[in-house]
Amino acid sequence: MPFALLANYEFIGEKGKRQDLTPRGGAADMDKEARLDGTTAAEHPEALRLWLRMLTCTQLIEKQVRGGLRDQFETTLPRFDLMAQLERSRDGLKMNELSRRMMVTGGNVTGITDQLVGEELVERVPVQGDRRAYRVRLTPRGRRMFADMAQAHEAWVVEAFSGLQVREVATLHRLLGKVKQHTQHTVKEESP
Amino acid sequence: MPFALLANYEFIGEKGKRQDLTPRGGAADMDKEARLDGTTAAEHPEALRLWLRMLTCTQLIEKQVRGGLRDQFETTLPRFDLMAQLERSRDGLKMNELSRRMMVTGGNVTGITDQLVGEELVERVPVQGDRRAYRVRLTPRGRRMFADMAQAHEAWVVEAFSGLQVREVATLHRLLGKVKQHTQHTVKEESP
DNA sequence: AACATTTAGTTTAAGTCTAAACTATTCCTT
DNA sequence: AAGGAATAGTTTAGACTTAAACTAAATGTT
Repeated sequence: MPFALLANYEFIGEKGKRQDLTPRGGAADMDKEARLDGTTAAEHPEALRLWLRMLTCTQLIEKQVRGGLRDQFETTLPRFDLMAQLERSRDGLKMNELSRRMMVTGGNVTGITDQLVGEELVERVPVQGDRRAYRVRLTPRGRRMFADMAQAHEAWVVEAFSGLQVREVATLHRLLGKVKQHTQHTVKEESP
Repeated sequence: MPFALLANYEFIGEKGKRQDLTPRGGAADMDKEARLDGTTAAEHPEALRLWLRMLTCTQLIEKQVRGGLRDQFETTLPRFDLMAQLERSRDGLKMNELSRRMMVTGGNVTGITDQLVGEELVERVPVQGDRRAYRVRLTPRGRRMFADMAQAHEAWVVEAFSGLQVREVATLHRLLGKVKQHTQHTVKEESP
C-alpha cells in the first residue's frame, strides 16, 4: 500500500470546503480517486477509473487496519501478516515459503522475522537434513497474541464491507477472482 | 503496497509443485489470498475472504505497474503519482493539496518533490500573498515525460482488467464505490 | 572426487512511508 | 497592536520494501 502508491490523474477537485487537509500527524483527508464533475466521466477508459477506485478502497481499508494494529496492539501490518501465515502451520514455514505467500522479497522477510524473534513471538527451528534452512513458527506467546489480533482484524474488515449486501460481497469476490486469475496468468508468461 | 501489507491467514497451500519460489531478485511467485481446498470455504466470513482477494489483486496489478515504470522509464510509482496529480493543474498544486490527493503524509510529499525537482521534472513556484506556501508544477520536460508514462500506464491497467467484460467492469466500479463511500464516512467520524 | 549449478537465506544501498516534533507565517480575537 | 491558534511546509527517527550482491550448503555432472 501499502502501499505507497498510486496513479491518479483523474482527480478533479473538491467541491466543498474540506480544506482541513493533513497538517501534521495523520495521513489525512483521503480521496485519491476520481471526483467526477459531470462531464469528466469518459475521459479515461473505464478500466483506469476502476483501477483508481480499487486503489482508493484498498488504501482506505488498509489505513484502518494499520491504525488499529498500531493503536491497539502496538504492531504493524507486515508483522501481523507474517504471524497470520504461520498461524495455520504448527510446524512453521521456511523463509522462501513465507516470502512467496506474503508476496514480498526474501530480504524483507528476514527483517520482519528478526523483529518478531526479538519480541519472542516467533522462533527459528532448524530443519532436519538441510543445514541451510530452518522453519519459522509461532511461540506460544505469539499464538496467544495472534488470536487477539485476528479477532480485532476480522471485525475491522467486516465493518469495512458492512455497507454491502451479502449478495454484493459475493459478486465482488467473484469478479475479483477473474481479475486475479487473468493477472496471475499474464504475469507468469514471462519465463517459458 | 504496497505496498507492503496484507493479512492472509487463510492461505491453505499449493497443490502443484510450484516450488521455484523467490530465490533472489523478483518478488516472486505471488499468491497471497486464500486457496480454498473444498472444505475451507466458510471458515472465515465472506468479508475477510473478499478483503484478502482484493489485496491480492491490487498487489498483482501494482507490481506490474511498478515494474513497468522501473523498466521502461526508470522511475517509481510515487513519482508517477505525484506527476499525475500535477498534470491536470497548469498552475500546479500546493503541498497540502498534493498530500491530500495522494493520501500520504506531508513529509512524504516533501521527499518525492525534492527528487523530482532534482530531476527537473517539477518546480516550486512561490504563491503570491503567502510566503509559507508554494505551488509545485510540472516543467515542460516533466510534462513530456508524463505524457509518455501515462500512455504506457493506461495500457498496463487496461490489460490488467481485460479479462472482464465491459458490464463486469461497471459492476466492480459501482460496488467499490459503495465500499469507498461507506469507509470514508466511518473514517471521518473520529473528530466530531 | 572435482567442479559447476542451484537453492536457502542474509546483507546492502537506496527509496518509500509514517508519526511526531519543529520552524515560519498567517489568521483571529481582543 | 499583541498574543494565541491555526496553517504550510520541513525534519527526524524508525519501520518497510526492493533489487542486487553475497555466503553457505546441497545437488548434479562428469
